[in-house]
Amino acid sequence: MAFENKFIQQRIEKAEVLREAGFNPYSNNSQRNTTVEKYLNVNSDIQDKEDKRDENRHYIVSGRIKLLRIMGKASFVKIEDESGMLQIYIARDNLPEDFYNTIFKKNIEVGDIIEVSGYPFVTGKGELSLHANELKLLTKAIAPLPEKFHGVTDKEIRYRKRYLDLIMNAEVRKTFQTRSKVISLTRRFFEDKGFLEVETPMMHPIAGGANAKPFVTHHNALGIDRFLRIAPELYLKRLIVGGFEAVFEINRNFRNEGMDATHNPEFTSIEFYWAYKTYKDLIEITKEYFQYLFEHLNLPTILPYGDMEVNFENFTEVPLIESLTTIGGVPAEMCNDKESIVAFLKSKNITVKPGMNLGQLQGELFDEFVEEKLIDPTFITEYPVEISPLARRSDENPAITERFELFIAGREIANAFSELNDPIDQYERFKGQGEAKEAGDDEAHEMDEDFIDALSYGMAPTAGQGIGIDRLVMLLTNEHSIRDVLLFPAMKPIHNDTQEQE
RNA sequence: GUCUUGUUAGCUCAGCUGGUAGAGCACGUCACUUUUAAUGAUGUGGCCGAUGGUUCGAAUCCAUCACAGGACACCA
Repeated sequence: MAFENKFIQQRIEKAEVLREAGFNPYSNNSQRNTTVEKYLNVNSDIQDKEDKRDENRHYIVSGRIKLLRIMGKASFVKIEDESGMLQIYIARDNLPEDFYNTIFKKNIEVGDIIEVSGYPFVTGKGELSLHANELKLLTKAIAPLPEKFHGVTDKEIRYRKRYLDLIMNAEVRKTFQTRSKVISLTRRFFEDKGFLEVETPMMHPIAGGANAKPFVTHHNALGIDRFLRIAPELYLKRLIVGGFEAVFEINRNFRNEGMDATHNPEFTSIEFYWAYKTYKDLIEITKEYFQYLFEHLNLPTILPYGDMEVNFENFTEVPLIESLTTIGGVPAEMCNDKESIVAFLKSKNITVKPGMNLGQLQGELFDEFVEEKLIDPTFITEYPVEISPLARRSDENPAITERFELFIAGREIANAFSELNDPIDQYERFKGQGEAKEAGDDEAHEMDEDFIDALSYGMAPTAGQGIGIDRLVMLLTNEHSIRDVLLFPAMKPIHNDTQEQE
């Protein structure tokens, strides 16, 4: 089925004609000596010259043909490389005899990758171009490109054939360049602060560090199942036990859950752990981190996101319980009583699972009435202990933890806390999670005895934080689907040939 | 997982209350030596997502399935 399409057939024939004429349709002896961007910069002075040209300069540029305008004995070709688009002027009489008519006009077309040498000049309409005196095909594209004006807009094609999306949509390339910069800047920021970048296992015997369903895989030699990690947290903390005082890991996590605009089965996060610090220090470093990103990405501090405007100079801190009333509009007297909350939620037509404890209900209120209203960056602090199984209790109030989540544009961006380092308390909380699991909560934490063992040797007081990189990039690039910031988002197979094994 | 909207030429899209499938771009042929989505002429191109059903007749109506988008639920 591969090459049956008639357009592809036609182009294969052209490649054959070229081969027979002595032109390799997949030549690899590129002589390129400049990029489009450099060419346009270096030769911008041509605009000011009297005859608008300099035949003494000589450049070789390469790129994919995006537009082709043949006008009899002369043609204009727009080629594109990673750095930009350049117009090439090709006249019959400047090329070898017959090359223009029999090779160029008949067998080279939009989508092909060519190399052109010539000199800079400015056209009558004022566009700095390249006057070709040699043209060589580097790569024949046998598949035709999508339509030149509308390009490819079908999201399914764009995600499944990202290469085509990248060829056709320059702004998509830009989004991924920004993503790359964000990751690189993040790495540099933490390195400069003295953090050590580490790699911890992707395959875990116990999927811990978060509440989520894992993917399961199998180790043949050992004959045991492994879980793709849902979070690196418990391993990073083992490193703090071991004596590293500041570590971070930027890497993938895998969660076997639903997919939508903000969830992909594999996603990237940074987690960092900092000994002898508390969540208060994390608030400060987070603000600094954002400032650093904005500065190096040259972003305005008031950033549009959809129809919102996010002011990145306006970071605030609000305790969770307080936010329920001041931001969510929940009557204050309701917030600390289970029955009242259940009644309140019911009155708003929100169904609550039976048996939820006070902390879970408060979390429910927050999700329902507060989260989407947090546009400017807001640190929500003082989370109930019941929904924070790995966070340290507040010394003043053991019902709450030294934790915050950072919300921006109505979405959670970071989760952070002073780490629980009391092995007995951690053990009890794992046990509590185990009971929740028995009761049907299949995302509750597993007991990790090795981790308890590690804590038993003593982990210095530590603060740790996770930031979702994908969502951060979405925020910074004004994209509204996680698929638009992932080069190859997860998609179902088109053909039903991956039959599930029962 | 639920609801909802899509799926027609390589791409972007029309196609009314059922009557043998349309445009633009691309492609072929011709003309054209400074164009800008070049232009003019002309031609090729389709199992109308898949399978069933209703009907004399289905791209169109109905059902099921597949894939996608959006919303909701859960989570990051």
